[in-house]
Amino acid sequence: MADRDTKSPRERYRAQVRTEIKQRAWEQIATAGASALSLNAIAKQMGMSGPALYRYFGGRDELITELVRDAYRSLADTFRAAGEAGADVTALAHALRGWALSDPQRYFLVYGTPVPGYHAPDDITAIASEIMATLLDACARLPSDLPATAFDAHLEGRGADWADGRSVPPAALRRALSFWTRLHGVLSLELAGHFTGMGLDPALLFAAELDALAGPSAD
Amino acid sequence: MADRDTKSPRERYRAQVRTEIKQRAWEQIATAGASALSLNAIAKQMGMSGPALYRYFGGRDELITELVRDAYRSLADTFRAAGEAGADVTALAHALRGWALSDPQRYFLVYGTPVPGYHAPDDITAIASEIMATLLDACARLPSDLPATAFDAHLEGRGADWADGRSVPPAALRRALSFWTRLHGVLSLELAGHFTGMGLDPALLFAAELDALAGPSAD
DNA sequence: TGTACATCAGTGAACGCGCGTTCACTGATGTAC
DNA sequence: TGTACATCAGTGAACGCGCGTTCACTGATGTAC
Repeated sequence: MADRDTKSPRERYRAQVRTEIKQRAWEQIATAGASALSLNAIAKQMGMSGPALYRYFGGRDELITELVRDAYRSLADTFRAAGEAGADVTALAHALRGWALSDPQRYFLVYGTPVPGYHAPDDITAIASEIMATLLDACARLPSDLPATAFDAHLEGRGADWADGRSVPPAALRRALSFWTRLHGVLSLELAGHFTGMGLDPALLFAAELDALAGPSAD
Repeated sequence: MADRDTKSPRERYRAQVRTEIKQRAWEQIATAGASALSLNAIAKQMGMSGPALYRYFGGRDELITELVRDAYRSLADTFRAAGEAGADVTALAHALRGWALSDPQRYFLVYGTPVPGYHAPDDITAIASEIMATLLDACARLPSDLPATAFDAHLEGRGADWADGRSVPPAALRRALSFWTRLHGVLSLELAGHFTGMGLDPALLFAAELDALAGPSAD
């Protein structure tokens, strides 16, 4: 907002159009999945002709990469906000769930089926690390009354990559990994509709798994 | 094998070509994902022209549906075989992991990101139930020394759909759901490559989560 | 304030591609008498 | 065993489509003097 004035009208207009392009792209992804994203279709929706989009994005791949980046960024911000406020893993869990439900295809763009060829740029994996770091911080703040397991030996010393080089107690790392994989397990199956027709409330299943994670004698 | 003789040469040939088409389709899916599957490309690979495939499949959608069906069927068979032999949830877990690792894209065809429009035919969801039933059976055979949780109340009476109408103890159902969601969580993240660069052995993480599930004071 | 110039958003035509799918047809394989 | 017919796998041409992307161009907006 502070630099709004420093931008020329042209720059503002550019930013605005770029935003609308991405918005339409998200709508399209929500409708038919990421692989069906089409530049021409977006242009048509916006009332302009295909080649015009090349003023704003280098091409289809660049647009998709930016959408992926935005998705990671959005989750990282949501996570950080929840982490700073309550600093509780439960808060993180509910933030994650809310974020996932608000746009399933965006969630899948981050954690879903990978395109075999594609490899994310470094800055995106950096954001992924940021997300893990937030989670690790919250886990490190929990009382580490977990009994040691055989897995701890393997975890010893690992995870320093995400936590800005700080050493991480294996118990916290283990909890973070369980948090991540278990909640992703419930969420991805829920979003994919695998619970429909089972007469089961995914929210309760999610809560049950979360209880097992955050409870005092967890694991 | 018994009915090999009853089939005419033409029928055998048909079956053979159908099999090769599917095989090429799987190769293509493994290379570029399911959304990139192309009938013409398959035909070209087989040295025949595009329209020839319509002798064997009604069209692209029919082929994909059959691939999905085969994937479910394959997992159900693998699961059933593991369940009949050892009848142990650990055996099921390792069968699942082996099956997933042997063909990641096939795993994702079953449990991966859904195509927004697509809805699986009834016979496929029936196979999905069969898979769950095998898992439930194994869980029901475990000692049910789990402490009751608030989630049990919601589970009471549910799950009869999969278990041929038999009533299922909530503890077994709960364990089956945790088994499914937790292992899927680890597996899908592993197959998607989310652990690479973390210096972490997914096999050990999988084993750790499995221990938490099958251990005596699990949860 | 007005004029000359530069910047840049957007257009329309075009290229080449691959897709799914249909259709009329050829030619080989199997069947019935 | 031989002939007449039916079945059916596969071809080649064609249709219509939408895609990403390039290119030369128009016209409006901003900038410099």
